[in-house]
Amino acid sequence: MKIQSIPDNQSELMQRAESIAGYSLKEIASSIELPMPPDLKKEKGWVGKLIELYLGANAGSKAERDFAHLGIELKTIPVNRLGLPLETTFVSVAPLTANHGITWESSHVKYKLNKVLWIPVEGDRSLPLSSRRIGLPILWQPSQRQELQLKQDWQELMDMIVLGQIEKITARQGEYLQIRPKAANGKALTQAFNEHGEPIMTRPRGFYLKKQFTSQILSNYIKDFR
DNA sequence: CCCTGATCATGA
DNA sequence: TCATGATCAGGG
Repeated sequence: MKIQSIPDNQSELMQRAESIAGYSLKEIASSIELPMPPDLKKEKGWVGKLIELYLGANAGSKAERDFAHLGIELKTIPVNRLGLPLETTFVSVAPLTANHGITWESSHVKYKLNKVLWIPVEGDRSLPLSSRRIGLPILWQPSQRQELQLKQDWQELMDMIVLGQIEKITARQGEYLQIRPKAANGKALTQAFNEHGEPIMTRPRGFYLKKQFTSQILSNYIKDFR
């Protein structure tokens, strides 16, 4: 595949993102010669990789954001015909140990969500992957109200982890931010602590944004364009 | 295993 | 029908 250059600044990134709105995944994949799978069953992160490659995200940087020099995190989000999210959005791995002194302000969740470039992509499973189209990009920063909502959920969930109640956490908790398993399979285990402070092995977890939250983000911006 | 990118698919 | 819990691929 072809390698894209890294955008120098925010407006260059936005111009590049806006330039692919309306195009199909096949058209974009062809332009950079990225092989396209028949569907996403075996390559669930393919759309994210495609957009990442096309926009020139810093490949290989791990704990960093996609556009570290711009302080921007890239997220593709599958949407239905109304432009509303079809899936929750993974944010970051949930830390199950070494949480002494961790606050919302110093959390990975706040860091990652400080500034996000959302790329909506048609995701209805009845649409062939090749014909799904890319939507208008949304550069988002949490409002004070949104950040407070996230902070409250984060605090509630982190309190449970610190108290050794990881096994009691359910995806139903949290209004906008939830914790769910995040692993290669059910056999993957990582260390945590139980309520007696004893080490246990448990499924790795991740923080996800619930659809109700990302739906607000997407629809708020749709209004702005009208 | 940990983390990146996420969506799949089954039970309620 | 739909969200939760499970899972897929790849690099380090």
